[in-house]
Formats: sequence, structure tokens, C-alpha cells
Amino acid sequence: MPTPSDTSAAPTDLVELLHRRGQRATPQRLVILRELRRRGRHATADEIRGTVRDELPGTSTPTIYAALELLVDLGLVRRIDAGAGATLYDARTEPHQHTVCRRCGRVDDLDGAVDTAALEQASARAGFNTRAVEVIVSGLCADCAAAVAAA
Amino acid sequence: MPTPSDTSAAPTDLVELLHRRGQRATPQRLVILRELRRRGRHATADEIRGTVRDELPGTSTPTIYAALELLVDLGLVRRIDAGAGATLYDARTEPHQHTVCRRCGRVDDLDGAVDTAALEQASARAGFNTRAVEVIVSGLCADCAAAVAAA
DNA sequence: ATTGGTGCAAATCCTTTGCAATAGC
DNA sequence: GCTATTGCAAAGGATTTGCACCAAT
Repeated sequence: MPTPSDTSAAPTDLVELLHRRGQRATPQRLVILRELRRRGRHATADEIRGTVRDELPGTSTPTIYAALELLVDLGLVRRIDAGAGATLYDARTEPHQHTVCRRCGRVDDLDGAVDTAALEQASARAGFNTRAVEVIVSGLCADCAAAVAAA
Repeated sequence: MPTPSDTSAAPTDLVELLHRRGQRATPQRLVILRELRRRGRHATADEIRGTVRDELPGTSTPTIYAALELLVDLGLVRRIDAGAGATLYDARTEPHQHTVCRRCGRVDDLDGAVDTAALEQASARAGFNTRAVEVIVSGLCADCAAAVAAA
């Protein structure tokens, strides 16, 4: 069993991570992360702002964005660029991919397996320091495919 | 040898593709595609607009965007969402991936191999109609990694 | 002659900035 | 008390819209 001082593994405790970097555990940051985790699904900054304000009225938009960026930096949250200004934040940590519908913009989780080892090797050869590999499957969702076929 | 009417293979001729859909082959569209192909590298809408205007002065921003969207739709150009409002267009048709530096935003080509068959199967099971699989490797480019280490 | 495309200007959207006030540590 | 963070308001930048004119078929 790990000793109490064994904190070498990547922690998921926001307060601890912040204090390690000399940063502050503000209620805004805690609530934003809790909200992302509660959802268990990717969400836009705007959606997060909506629910965070229920609990913490007055939370400003810049604060939301700053907190999300910080959480991404800390590795607690993934940023997903679903194209055309559709930026999503996701606290789901298991590796997974996303489908993005080109017609309606809908984004869904996809639990597939992608071998990224070769990619990371290739990028390392170019001196690139890989932090994450993002896979976006774009096309038409079931609803839009049906709508296009009917037209 | 193929007969003159054998046009079943995916053509790369813009004029033909447009006429098939009852659309017009305007000089703007032709020049924009030619410019993307000449570069052989991903470019922003703004960069394209710059060079297209050398040849076709007065070409408007909305026209650039409309043409790029059309070319993506026709399958002649790939759209790459490199995050945070960095949208790129790429006429390079061979499958390849991209590295995006989180610090400076630099985007480079990466010629790796990614097995997308399993992904496409998984998405098809969900009724999703895959058109393209985009792989973005994010992290720090060599220059930024050195700069961060020095700091 | 049709009607799809273009150019212009302005609007819209998301995100970031500057700065004084506030609240963690 | 020191200074990181917040909130406010406003700026910023990329992309899209509405509409009249033009040009490819």
C-alpha cells in the first residue's frame, strides 16, 4: 500500500495540483471542474458558464475561459476542436475519439482504438514534444444522412 | 483503355466536378484551387486571399470562404481545425497528419500511418457516415520546447 | 435569358485584453 | 499583507450574412 507521502502518480485533485504550482484554489475553478466531471461529457464554454452561474452567480466569461485553459494545462480536461469555432471541453479521461457532423455540428463520443505509438515516434523524430493526440471523425450523423437522402 | 464517357473514377478536375452539380466554373474558384495546389501545403483563408488577389484583384473575403467550403465539399481540399480559430485548408491529397504547437500555433505535416478502419467501423455502427478522419498531434514544437526548458 | 456567384458593407460570434477591486494564501 | 484572480466592459479577429449587380451557362 502507498505511503501517505506517495503523491508521485498523476493526481486528479485540483487543490493539490494548484498549490503545487503556487496557484489558488478558487471556488470558480473548483465548481467548473466539478461541473465538467458531473456532466461526464464534452461541453462548450458557454454551457459550462450557464450551469456554473447557477451555483456561483456573477462568474464572468473571462474567468470561465481562464479556468478551462488552466484545467487543460493541468491535464485534467481535454480541449476538443470540433471545427468552425466549436471548441469543447471534456473531463472524461479515458482515451476516446469524437465524431463531428459536418451538417449539424453534433459531436458524439466514439470508443475506438487508435495506435498512436507510431505517430508519436514520427513526431519525436521531428523534435516535436507530443502532449496529446486528437482524433476527429467527420462526416454525417445518422439524422443528417437521412435528411440528405430524403432531399 | 477507358472510353471517353468513363468518368466514374473520382476526378480532380474542378470544372468537370462543378458542371456535374450544375455549378459554375468561375475564375475565382479555379485560381483558389490552383493556388492551394501550387503551395502543396496547408494555408489559412487569409493567406490564400493574399495571393489570389495578386492574380484576381478585388476578390472578396466571402468569396474566398465560399470557394474553400465548396472545394472541401467536393473532396478536393481538406479542412484542418488546428484549434483556437486556426482553420487551415490543404490540397495535399495523400493521407497525412498534422502536429500543432500549443505555444506558438505552428502546424507541420506528419507522415505517419494511422489505421482508421476500426474507427470507421465503430462510427458506422452508430449510424455515422464517415467522410474523413482527422488526426491532430498537439504538444510543443522543437523551438518552443527549447524555449520552455530555458525559462 | 437564367440564376448562380460575386463584391461590398456590416453584423455576428466566440474569445481575449486592460484594469480596478477582491479574496486566497 | 502580498499578489493571484476575479469581474466588468470593451476590444479583437475570424467567419458569415443580406442584398444589388454581374457573368457563366
